[in-house]
Amino acid sequence: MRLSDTIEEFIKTMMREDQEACELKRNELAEYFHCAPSQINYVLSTRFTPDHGYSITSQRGGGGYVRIVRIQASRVDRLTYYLNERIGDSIDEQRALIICRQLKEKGTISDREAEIMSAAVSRGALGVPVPEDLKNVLRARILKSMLIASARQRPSAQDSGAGED
Amino acid sequence: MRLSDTIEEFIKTMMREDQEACELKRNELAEYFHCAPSQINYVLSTRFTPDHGYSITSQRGGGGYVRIVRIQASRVDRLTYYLNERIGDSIDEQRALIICRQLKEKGTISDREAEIMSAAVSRGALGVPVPEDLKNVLRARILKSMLIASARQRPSAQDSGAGED
DNA sequence: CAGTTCCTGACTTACTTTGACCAATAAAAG
DNA sequence: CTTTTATTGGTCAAAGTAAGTCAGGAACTG
Repeated sequence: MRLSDTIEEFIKTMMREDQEACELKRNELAEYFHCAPSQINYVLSTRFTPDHGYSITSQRGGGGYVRIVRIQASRVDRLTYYLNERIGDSIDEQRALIICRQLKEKGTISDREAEIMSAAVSRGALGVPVPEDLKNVLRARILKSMLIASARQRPSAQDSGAGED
Repeated sequence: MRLSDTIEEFIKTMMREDQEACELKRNELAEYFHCAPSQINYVLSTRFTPDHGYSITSQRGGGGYVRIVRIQASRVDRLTYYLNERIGDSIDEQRALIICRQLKEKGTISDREAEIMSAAVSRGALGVPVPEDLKNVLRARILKSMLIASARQRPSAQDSGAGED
């Protein structure tokens, strides 16, 4: 297993104990995992971004820290946010896939639905001779279209109902 | 016996042990068989396609892997039929929507999944300035990609541990 | 020997890990 | 109170790791 994944797991375990936020010392954590401190930043910037539903604040100097806060939002807010802010008129494959994964983790869509949506916007599906820019426009349209469709359909595969609107 | 056949056998033996999926390191396997890494891709792309009842996912970079997932035998024939006979390289909106509806009626996919798939191949989603022919090629690719993804997942017997966060 | 299938290598893309240098803050010194 | 100095964390680019693609030559089949 990759170090980054291990660290991600570790942090998520910390979050689980303290439901909405957790604080860590970058250098301590790096030492604990025998890695460069910047590795922690890598993990944070690839797995704990706002796109992933987290917000980071930090403080340097003596007694510094990194605080990770989980962002909570109602279903409606989330949909609006996804549609307008995160997807917009164009989106690349990577971002689109992150959105699918995140919706799954939130329980908004099921595992299967996440796989289906990911498949629809994947490189594989759009591997057709059109310029990359246009592909990204297509991705945005397809993804938004699917999200709206799924929102219209209400109850997904038993969806936990955790912290909803 | 050709090398490809040997590698195919080897992978199938791995699959036999772990019934539904197996993971391998492309480079390791290539070294084990004293061949070019791309040979592994050749084997995968000629013998582990959806038509053969398999679906592949992979990850590059450090700690990368190739995962081979077996598609349930009971679904392979139907999937092959849909992929090759019903969809092919190009399909218009109407036919695509009919397929989604039929899959739903047969219980192969859920109502929500049908709506999502329909949305992905609808006129609305693909309303972008490209010739109609190309749109139909795109529809075919997207729809097939989604079908393969849905076949890969464990039976609709709802999604296990979506409990996450 | 024509057509297909097999195999390879050069090139490309994607993801991870590290290290050198930078910036902010608090504590200590002047 | 101002100036160091020590203590953190941040950034970014380069190196490392691993898989994908594709064109073309080799080997096999009929």
